[in-house]
Amino acid sequence: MTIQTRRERERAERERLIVTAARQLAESEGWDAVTTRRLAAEIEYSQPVLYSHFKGKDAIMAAVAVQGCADLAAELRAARSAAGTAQEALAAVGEAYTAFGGRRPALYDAMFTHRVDLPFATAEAPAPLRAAFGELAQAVAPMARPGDDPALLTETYWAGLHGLVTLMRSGRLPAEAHQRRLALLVGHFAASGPA
Amino acid sequence: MTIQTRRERERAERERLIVTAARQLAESEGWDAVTTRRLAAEIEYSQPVLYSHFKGKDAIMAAVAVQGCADLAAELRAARSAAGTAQEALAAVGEAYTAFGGRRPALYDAMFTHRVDLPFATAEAPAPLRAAFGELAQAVAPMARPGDDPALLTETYWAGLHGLVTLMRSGRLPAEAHQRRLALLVGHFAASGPA
DNA sequence: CCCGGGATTCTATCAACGCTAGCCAATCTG
DNA sequence: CAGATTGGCTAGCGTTGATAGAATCCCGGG
Repeated sequence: MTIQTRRERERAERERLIVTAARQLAESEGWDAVTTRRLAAEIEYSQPVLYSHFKGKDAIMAAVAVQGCADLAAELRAARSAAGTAQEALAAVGEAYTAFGGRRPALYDAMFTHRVDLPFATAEAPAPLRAAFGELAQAVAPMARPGDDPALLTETYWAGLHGLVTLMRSGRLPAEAHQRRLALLVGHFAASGPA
Repeated sequence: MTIQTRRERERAERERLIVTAARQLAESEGWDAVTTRRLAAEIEYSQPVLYSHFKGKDAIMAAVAVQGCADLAAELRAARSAAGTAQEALAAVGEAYTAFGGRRPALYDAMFTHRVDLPFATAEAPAPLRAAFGELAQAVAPMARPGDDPALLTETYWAGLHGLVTLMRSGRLPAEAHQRRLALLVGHFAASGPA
């Protein structure tokens, strides 16, 4: 069996190589630069090898997206655990999320903009996706008012963050007022207790 | 001058024909079906005529987007003026906005998702864009708390709506809970006065 | 009435894209 | 050492957005 396992190991390693190369290329030059030919050249193989690992270019993007979700989850977790109060945690998570979107636009697009056939809101969603959402949820849950579904509230807050990121990135919202918009969003989602 | 004006009139008419054909094709079969060849066949001209009117495919999409903004502005206005209280107006505008995004996905993408070089947040933005934003602003402004910049608050609310539309449309959020998420968003942006 | 000149439209083509078919060689099996 | 099989590569298909240059039309002057 050792020979077969070696083959499988090499194959898995090459698959990681593909995803990593796609990710780096996308982050440095944008997804338009990630063509199958360019990617093949990058990994020093020919084009068709890509198709022995992935069904197509979209599947490669999906793999990159899953990796990106793991990164995002880690950053959200770091931001949340460094915060003190629940209100600060909500703000910190929002700040970390939008910063991630601004700092790694290509990764963000693969995760949340590009059409991709990953199961998202179901239990079969890849673990990193659920982890990232879970981080958001943990920050949002304390803000739920009686009768609010915490998951739905999280999704709604997420939508607000996502809207800020995408509208700003595509030039629909001026970037310089981002912090104030984020503060408004956080302010409206923070527990409404204090007058 | 009559002959030249006739030429210009015919030319302008053909330009409208291009935009209308692109819009109809996109709405019925999606933007992927809008290729320059297909579009040329639709207007019964050859491919290169398109490039004598627009710089490229993106410019055609931008023209469609401007048309779409006019439609959206009209729908938002209707929803707003049919509402009674300011809270109801905010909810009605949110409902109309997300319904527009769900009902005309191709149009919505051209307006707010696709990368396009239209000036958005500046004074030079095309009138329909400013009109659509103005409708939102009129619904949001009454909710501004002392010290809030109404324009920024509008942008933030817009981001929330945009996030809901895009995340749902791309499968990131389950569609069946849309109304409840929208209600949460509206609830958090409505004037926080009543306990 | 007819023909030259200028604008305009079409035919043909380009480079690049995602993806696939089929050959060829290196490797494992008996 | 011969035969079978796996796996990668060369080559190519069909489309895409965009362009260059030929051809055509149409108006105005002789």
